[in-house]
Amino acid sequence: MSDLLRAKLPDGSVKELPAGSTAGDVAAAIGPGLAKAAVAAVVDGETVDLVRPLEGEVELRILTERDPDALPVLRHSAAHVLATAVRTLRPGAGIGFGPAIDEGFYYDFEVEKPFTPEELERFQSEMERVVAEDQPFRRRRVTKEEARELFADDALKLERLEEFGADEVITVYENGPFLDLCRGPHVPSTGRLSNFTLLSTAGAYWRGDERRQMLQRIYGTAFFKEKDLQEHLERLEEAKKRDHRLLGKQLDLYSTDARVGPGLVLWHPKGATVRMEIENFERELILRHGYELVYTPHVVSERLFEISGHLENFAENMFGAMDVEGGRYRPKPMNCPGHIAIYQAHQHSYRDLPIRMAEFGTVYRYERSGVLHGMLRVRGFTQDDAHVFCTRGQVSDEIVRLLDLVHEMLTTFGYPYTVELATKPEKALGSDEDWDDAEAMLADTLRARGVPYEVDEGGGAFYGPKLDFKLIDAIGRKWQGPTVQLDFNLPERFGLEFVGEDNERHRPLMLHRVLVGSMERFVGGLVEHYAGAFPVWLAPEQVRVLPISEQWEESARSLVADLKGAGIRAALHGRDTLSARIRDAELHKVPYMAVVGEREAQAGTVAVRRRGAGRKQVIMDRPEFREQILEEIRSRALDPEFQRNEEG
RNA sequence: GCUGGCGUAGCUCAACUGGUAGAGCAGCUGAUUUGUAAUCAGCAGGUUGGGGGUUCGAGUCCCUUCGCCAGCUCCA
Repeated sequence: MSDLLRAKLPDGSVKELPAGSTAGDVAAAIGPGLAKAAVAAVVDGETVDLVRPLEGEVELRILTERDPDALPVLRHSAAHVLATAVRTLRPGAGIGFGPAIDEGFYYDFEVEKPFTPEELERFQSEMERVVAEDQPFRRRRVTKEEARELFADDALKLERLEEFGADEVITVYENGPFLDLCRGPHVPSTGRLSNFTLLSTAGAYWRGDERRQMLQRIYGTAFFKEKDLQEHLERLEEAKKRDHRLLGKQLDLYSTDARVGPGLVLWHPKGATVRMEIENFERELILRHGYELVYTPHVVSERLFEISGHLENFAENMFGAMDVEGGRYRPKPMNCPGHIAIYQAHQHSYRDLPIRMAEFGTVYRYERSGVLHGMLRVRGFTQDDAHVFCTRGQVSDEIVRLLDLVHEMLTTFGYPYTVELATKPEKALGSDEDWDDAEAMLADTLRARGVPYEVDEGGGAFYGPKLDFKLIDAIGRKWQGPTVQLDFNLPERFGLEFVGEDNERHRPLMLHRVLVGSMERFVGGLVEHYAGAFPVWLAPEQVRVLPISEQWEESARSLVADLKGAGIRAALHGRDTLSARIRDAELHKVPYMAVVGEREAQAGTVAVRRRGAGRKQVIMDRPEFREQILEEIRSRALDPEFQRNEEG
């Protein structure tokens, strides 16, 4: 044991202090400014408090407010302050866990009466009081025995405590009246918190287990800088304004109806137009990429799902069976068995492979009522589903083709994206070797292509590993995008075959892939991405023609006819004042307003006002206007703020 | 499914502790003929999500059921 602390800093220099010195001491030794700005430290890769005594040779980095790694420390401390406040105002409250999360923090409490929104405000005020007291966070190592005594009245903490191994370090943190079993680290004192807010309250199962009791969770968020907190709250506001349920109503795109059934979507004409354009685009795209289109029935004999294994692995998500002449039928939850049946309609030679079969297939899945959410989580949805039947040797090529396809598709909508490789889940079919093999195939192809990716452990489908593409929308949120799943299981279950070069029978592999995934979810996501302002090619109404007065309606009518004749979705809006009609068009987010008055009618021109551009208008010849819009549609141009990023 | 909250006109929302359901927008009709984000007037619109109960009286209180919302759990 050394009596010295040798701290190696990121710049390579070394600070020597007496053993037992803390990261805070190191910061002070470097400079008073840093000592003041320090929040926590990273010692040998582990984030620790400034007050933790250190010794020996360590690599040390001081975290300041500017460091992204410091934010979770602050938020975790905020969770403790919240618990401090709750314990003061609700003395008997049991405490569960209170971690920092991506967007903030939460703390779970066991209470007789759930929290009310008014109570949140009182907690917030009490937290402010705790912060004003500037209580230091004190860390203490304790034995299991000591901990048992300290938390004698905290059943939840005791339960957690018993999971500690004999030689694990157990620590508690104390600030003012509050003591928590906690690994830390924390900011030096509660006074470091200034910009925090409590956001919501909701039930949450203890330990995330729906068989256990439900606790009351309080969510909040915290930042070092007031500006960051304000921006975060503004982002939440912005997200609210973009909510696809709200915009879907305002723009008359889609709805659901309790009489039709929850989670079953009604596509109104305008929403259907958007969907149709997406489908047309995708159809064109995949035909170009070597796919063939198929159709399969919505209701299928249950026998098919016995073979596929869906009944065994997916039954809790399937609609119930219906009896038809003694046979049991099910609405299909997936399209793959149907496509396989098409594959098996005749024999295949290796020369036929790969076979790429695509369908906009509507599937029905039973989702528990509490999970339904607008268009994003529904019970009936249409997948742009495709299955590639190929040999093992062709997989790599097929993945490469898919990467290209996905790229073209996502950049068209103006989505940057990231890639994740999802590996074997707990509940899975097939041998470990097959899984390892398949995961390696996907990873190798990605690496060969130079596509960066992250690994999602255990996130695969039950029949094979998958590549998940995550879209990043206009306000930086991630969405589930295309997925590609490798499947060696269904070919086995169905006994798929092809005749090889050697005249022997071989088993093909299958790739399942979707691009938009669910049409419903994708359109819902697009609405939020574009904030309802669709690019011209997708806009349900592309041009609204506005005569200045009734006198020019005839001229306006001929413009509408001309545009419609060219396949442009144009509509005439007469009556009312021009201002009122402009306002209406803006509110409906029609991309072009075409004004026709005396000057335009006589010159054969049109005054073109672009959505969101205010009074800036351009006078154009009518054919020129028509051709410009046609070109915009043809190229599927995006509004400037969504310009395609060809780097992906 | 679970915890909590919410369901009033097509939409957004009012209606004190139980005492005659109301407004704006949208719609319809008429007037106005308008040059770039709301012209004026009139009319119509409701078994207050459904069912049951308490009460002289229920939008309001209770029970039940359906749906929606925030999360949890689960997922495209």
